[in-house]
Amino acid sequence: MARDAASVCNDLGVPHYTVNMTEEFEEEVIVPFVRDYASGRTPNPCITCNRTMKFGHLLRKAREIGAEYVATGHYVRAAGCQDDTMVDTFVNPVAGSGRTYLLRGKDKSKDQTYALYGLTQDMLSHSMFPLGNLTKHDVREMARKVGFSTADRPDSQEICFVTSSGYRAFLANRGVHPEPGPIFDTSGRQVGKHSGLPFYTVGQRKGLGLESGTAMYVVALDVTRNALLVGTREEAYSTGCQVKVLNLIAVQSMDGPVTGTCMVRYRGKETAAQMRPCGMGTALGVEATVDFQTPQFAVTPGQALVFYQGDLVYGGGVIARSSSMQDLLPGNQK
RNA sequence: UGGGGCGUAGCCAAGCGGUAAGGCAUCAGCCUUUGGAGCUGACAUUCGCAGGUCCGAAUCCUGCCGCCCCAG
Repeated sequence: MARDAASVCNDLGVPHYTVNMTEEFEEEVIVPFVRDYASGRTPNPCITCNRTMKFGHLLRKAREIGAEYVATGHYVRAAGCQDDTMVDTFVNPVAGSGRTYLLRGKDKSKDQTYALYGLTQDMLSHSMFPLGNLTKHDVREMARKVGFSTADRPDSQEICFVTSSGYRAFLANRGVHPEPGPIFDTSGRQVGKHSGLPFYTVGQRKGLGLESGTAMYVVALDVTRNALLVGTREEAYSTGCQVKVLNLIAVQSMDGPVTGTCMVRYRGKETAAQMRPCGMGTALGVEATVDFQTPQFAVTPGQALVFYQGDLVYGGGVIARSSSMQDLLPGNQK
């Protein structure tokens, strides 16, 4: 990776710096990642990394060397408002005089706004997304033409800091040694045993090893009983959820219910929804409640809910609990 | 031990004389800047065991073993 970057910078005649942020990464990405899993949630470390590393520490470093913006290869667009029209801040950086918006990238299949919903106004107004108006295909084409060594580097990767042995092994190495416990179906019958709650996630199907005539999915993790709750695919759908640590991008504050669409997971399909703010003093620090127009599969605590209005990212937050869990986890989630 | 039923892959299960459906689970690949999901492919030389009938049986007959149900 670092090699590739250096090589491309060299081709471009751009100075290349290396800064060591392993300490920060450990504290701000990995530690919370492990803590979340250990508490029965399913975190998305990429979202944390974007907010703390790429647009946090990296932007800070950039400013130290006199750079005003950070440019990344995310497939998203940022825009400022001039008069009444939005102006792409990459095309016209000075446009960000008022609020800076985050919009889906042109390549909808590659859109990464979900992973950037946590950025602040300061971060967004000092970011450039040159790939926002291109498709992945275009980008590779351009890279090939210019002769970048990275032109054909494969897309995929899993959690960057987790090896091929998988996140479960990673957690174990990090001292997560949970107690095995029972697996219950939605009628309360014990149907099996689990090897430790952190090793499962809502919506999971594989690895349960249940002897059932039909496919079973994890419906919820019951931390207080150290039990895994499973059900049929239908039983894993939710009509809504509660969201905390809300980060609003399109507006300063949410005064009432808003309508739009939302996504409940990275690369998920969006669904029409309504989001309304919760008053003060809500349990769990819940800040908003979202109702889906059509039930969503495997709405998972710890994952992000990102709310959209058209291509615009309205804001997002962390899923605290889904509606279907209300019945299954009688008031226990602390 | 009088009557009835059933034993097909780890689990569920079709087939009832013509040469082993399907589903779950499992494994592999694809997909993918999170976890999952999804998609594709693989997966019983063999039908509780032993004989017999037949050109041919998981399917018919006999015996044995193991379960279940109803009566005593």
